[in-house]
Formats: sequence, C-alpha cells, structure tokens
Amino acid sequence: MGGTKRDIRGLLRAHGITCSNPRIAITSVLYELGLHIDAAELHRTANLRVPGIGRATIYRTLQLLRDRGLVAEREFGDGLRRYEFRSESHHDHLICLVCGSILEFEEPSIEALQVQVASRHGFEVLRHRLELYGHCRSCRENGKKLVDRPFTGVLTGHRAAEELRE
Amino acid sequence: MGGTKRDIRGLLRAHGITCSNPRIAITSVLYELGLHIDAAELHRTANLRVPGIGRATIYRTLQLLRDRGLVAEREFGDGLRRYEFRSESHHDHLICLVCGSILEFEEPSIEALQVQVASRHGFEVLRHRLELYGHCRSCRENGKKLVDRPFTGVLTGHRAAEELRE
DNA sequence: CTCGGTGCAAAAGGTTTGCATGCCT
DNA sequence: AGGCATGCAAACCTTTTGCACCGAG
Repeated sequence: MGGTKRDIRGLLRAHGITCSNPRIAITSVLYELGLHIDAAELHRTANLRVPGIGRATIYRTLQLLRDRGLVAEREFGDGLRRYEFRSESHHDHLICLVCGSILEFEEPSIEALQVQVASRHGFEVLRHRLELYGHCRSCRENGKKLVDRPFTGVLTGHRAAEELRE
Repeated sequence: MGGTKRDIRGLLRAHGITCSNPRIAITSVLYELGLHIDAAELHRTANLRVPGIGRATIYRTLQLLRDRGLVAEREFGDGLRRYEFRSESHHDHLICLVCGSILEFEEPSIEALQVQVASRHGFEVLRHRLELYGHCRSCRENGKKLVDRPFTGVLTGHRAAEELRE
C-alpha cells in the first residue's frame, strides 16, 4: 500500500499530470478497485482515503484521466457512467441480468468479423463496444430468471434485478 | 397519413395500450421517423402534430412503449438516450465519429460467435449490444479525421465532432 | 511566488413524480 | 360515471461551471 502511492505518483507524472492528494486517492482507487465503478462510489471510496474531496474534483479528475487515456468510461444502459482503469488489451463484457455481475472477455475472431462487416459498409473501425446480456452460470443453476419482457435495448442488471422472479 | 393514424390505434390497442391523441402522435412519430430519436426531438416533433403535449407524457409514453416491447432505448455514450421503433430483426450499429451518422447492420455470424463465447463462460445470452465506432466512407474520402486520442470507451460522434481536424 | 487544482455552491441538463384536471371507454 | 392519462411545475439526479482559496512545484 505504501508502495502503491509512489507508483501512482510516477504514473501520473509520466502522463504529465500534476500530483495532488485528491488525484492520487482517486487514481489509486480506480487502479485498485478498478472495475466499473461509478462517480458516486468513487467519491465515497476516495474520501475514505483523503477526506474532503468534492464531487467536482471527482469529475474533473475523471475527465483528465480519460483524456490522457488512463481511464475508460462505460455506460451499461442505466444512465450511470462507470469508469475503469484502462488495460492495454481491449475487452468486452458479459453482464448478468439477474445478479448484475460483470465478466470480461476477449475474442479476436469476433473483432476480425467486425472489421469485415464494417468495411463492407465503407467504414473503418476505430473502436467498438460489445456487451452480452444474459444469465450467468450461478444464477441459472439457482433457477433465478428474469421476468419475461421483450428486448428494450438497454435493460440492465441493476434495473432488471429489481424485477426478477424465482 | 390518414391511414397511419388508424394503424397506430390498432397497434396500441393490440398491445393493451389505451389510445389518446398524445400517445398516437408520439407513437406515430416514432413509427415514421423511427430511428434514434431523443426525447427532446420527439417532444418537438410530436407537438407539431398534437400541440400541448408535455415532456412528462413523452417520457411516460416512452416507458410504456418500452415496457410493451414496441420501442427500444439506446444510448451511444453521450448521455442522451435515444429511442427507436422495434423491428423484429435485431440490428447493430456503425457510428461515424466524425459526422455522427449511424448505419445499421445485421451479422448472424457475429451473433453465433457471441453465443459460443458466452457459453464458454457459463453464460446464456439473452440480448446484446454491439456498436462499431469509426469513420464512414464519405468522411474518409473528404479527408476528415478525428484528433488522435486514446480510446476512452465512449467517445461519441457528437462529442467527437466538436474536436475534429481537417 | 505563481499557476493550477480544489471545495463549495449554484447552474445545467435530462428524467421522474405529485397533483388537480380532463379525456377515453 | 369512473378511472386512467395528461399538463404543469417542482423535485431529482448526475454532471458541469464559477469563483475564491489553497497547495504543489
């Protein structure tokens, strides 16, 4: 933990970002807790380490880290933006509609197909977003299912979790 | 146009939705203009047909249509939710980061791969979302490009269009 | 010391809700 | 006639912005 703080400092400096306690706290939370955290939770968690951080700083720092390419912003359809530390490898998401758990995966063959399809339409692909929504293994084994409802495009685990049926 | 109104009535009734002028106006706008319209534009357009419709009715009707499976809600990363009439066939999106244009496509082979990947992780896929972001043909031919910036996950055509470079 | 980062509070969207009124059936 | 749908306005929630202050370099 003591070492982490120094690492984060170096990371920020390496990207031309001025260090400050709020920024170090925010960045290290993103770095350690990492996956799919929203601004409010980040605010709460970062304040455990460095009390007194305002919401504005959370958003401003997120924007900064995003601009420098350190953090990715995602939105799974419930209107809440989530952030995660960027790893070099691009990954996509499997999202359980019952328990809301999020799994990551990588599938080069899908990406190759995407490029093909795009070029067929004259597009050059720079990036993509792929999310698969469904039931994870343990929810299926426990017999939990989502109420039957047509696809609406962005029903997420969070909204969905409130309306499940045994 | 005269026929459309009757059709919409029938459609709503068929789905157990009480008919009213606001609902018919909203639904027919979605049905005719259809693709990727946001709440504000829907509000404006519907009011051209039936003046006096409030924002609340727009949102309430959208929620209703969404719940009945007639409309899909999408969000391409700029925080604006967009709606479209649901067609039977699922389609994905190609989004130009320069001009913001949106193209639709269908690719069964990608979907098949998705199911495979998911099952490898114990997931059963119920629905998915796939968006390819890049440069469309005409923007590439016109030499328009996006400023170089690392992938942040949800940079969209709208935000992106403000920072393009000739 | 100086510039930029910060907290606070207010503003700014977009969406939801409470309530009295009005319309569909 | 009865109950759901509506409009209006206010509430809400998340994110952004203005400004005076403080801290990093």
